[in-house]
Amino acid sequence: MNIKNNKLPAAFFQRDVLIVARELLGQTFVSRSNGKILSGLIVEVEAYDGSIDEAAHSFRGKTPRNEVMFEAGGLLYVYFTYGVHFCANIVTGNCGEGKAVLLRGIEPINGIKQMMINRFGRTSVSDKESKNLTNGPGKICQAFGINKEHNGIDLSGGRFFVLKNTNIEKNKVGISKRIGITKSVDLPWRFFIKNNLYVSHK
DNA sequence: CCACGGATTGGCT
DNA sequence: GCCAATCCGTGGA
Repeated sequence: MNIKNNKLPAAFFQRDVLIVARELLGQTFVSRSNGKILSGLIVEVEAYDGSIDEAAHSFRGKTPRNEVMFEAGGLLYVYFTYGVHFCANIVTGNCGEGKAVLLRGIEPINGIKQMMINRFGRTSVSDKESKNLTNGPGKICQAFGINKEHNGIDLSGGRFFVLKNTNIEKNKVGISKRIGITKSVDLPWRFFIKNNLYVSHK
């Protein structure tokens, strides 16, 4: 893993949210804390676009909660939901747009033992628990230790970042409606790697 | 000021 | 498959 040469720059994220969402599939999401690396392949994402999408937090304009979504692309937007879980997004596009990509599924690569501790409090887990490490937005945040302190953090820094890894072939990419929303439900803005074990909903 | 409900998860039926 | 958990941002009164 060559962090210096392969880190995706802000320019990658400062493009159309649907393009960024699609191209994030196959790239590596990384947390580096006290020299410890947690990483995984991005296998499922959803796009949110406040200009036309009622399901986006940014649809009704800037508020204290969603202001990070309106920054220029390349930041992490983290929010708390259902009184229980955090969800992590990558902000895309230009300043003022309010567009972001939700991370929904990650295939663990490095730091799997630590992810098991973060999720289950132990390093011995069942096969079912192993698949349940990072196959959902709340699970990703728990496994990677992402919380509200990380809202607005810059992915060009050293704490969280995305490495260029694999370009997924078009015929390996699935597209569907998004999960768990009640507005703008028909937009086909969910992208995932077909048949990957860490996609949240089959 | 207050009531509502949510970009979820896990446990139980 | 159904539903409780549990916080808090947001919008309407």
